[in-house]
Amino acid sequence: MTAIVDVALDRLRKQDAAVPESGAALTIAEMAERTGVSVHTLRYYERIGLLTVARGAAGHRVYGADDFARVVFLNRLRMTGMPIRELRRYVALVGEGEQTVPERLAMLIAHREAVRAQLAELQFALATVEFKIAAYGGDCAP
Amino acid sequence: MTAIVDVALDRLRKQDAAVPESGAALTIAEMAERTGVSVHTLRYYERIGLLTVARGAAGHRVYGADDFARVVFLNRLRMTGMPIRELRRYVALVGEGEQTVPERLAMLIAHREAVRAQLAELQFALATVEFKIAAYGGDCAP
DNA sequence: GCTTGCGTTCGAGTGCGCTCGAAGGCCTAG
DNA sequence: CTAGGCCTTCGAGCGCACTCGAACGCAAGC
Repeated sequence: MTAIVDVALDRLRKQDAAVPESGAALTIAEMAERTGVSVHTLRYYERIGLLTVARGAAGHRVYGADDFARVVFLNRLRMTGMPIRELRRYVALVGEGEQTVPERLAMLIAHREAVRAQLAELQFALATVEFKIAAYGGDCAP
Repeated sequence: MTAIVDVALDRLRKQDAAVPESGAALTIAEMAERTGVSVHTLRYYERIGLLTVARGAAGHRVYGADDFARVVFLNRLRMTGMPIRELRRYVALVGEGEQTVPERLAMLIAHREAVRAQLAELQFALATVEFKIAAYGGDCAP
């Protein structure tokens, strides 16, 4: 449990520290390293249409700063529980051009509400855990 | 997304309103109704050892107030992302008696930290979503 | 020239947490 | 007496999001 969260936090730290200068070209391994998203998952995301990545010399993927930004954004949405299905829809809308901005906005606003509700729920359940801890007499929080 | 959360919130409202008086006996259907946990899932939880339910006349499950409390508690832990595996461990400890209280406490405290981290992460990602909404110019929050 | 190491594709496998279907038992109402 | 409805068990199936294995390609270094 803690390990999972630590992985997520590590990822955030990495992403902050690893924004590539625009114009930079990254290999898949470098992207994995900088975004904290595995090589396997990067390829998977591409397969299902979340990413469209340019190819270089030997057919190898070449990621740009924009790809980095997208992966990080997708990752944030995933962190908040947006299902892959919706990510695909969002990306499809981006692909359709500026006229889909209102719909994208609507998606994000709906999602924001969902995340807020999720936060409320989590805080509520946390209270139950804290109550139980208190009931066991262990209120030795750091 | 929103639907999922609404389901969860409905469940919480239900659980609050549906605490049985102690001594009450509930059928599986009533438990499902009151806890918001499906009949299928209640049986599943029993199968994997999270619950031990008494049987009545025709071999039917008979749930008491304590079972209700446990289901609600398990449900809260699930809401915070505790995996089934750990629920089983916790329940096993409960079954072993009072001397396992320290270990249970340790589990809960570790879990509390995980939930707090999860909250922080969620808030962080929410900020990203809000930033994006602002970038799209849609700051028409309710 | 041959190993090392990175990359490629494709399809299949994994783990989780349910969710469901089939086949049948018991009880009550019409 | 029979139909409906709720219950039982068991094993299988599902949706999600990865995750991995197999088989192969290219390019640099010893």
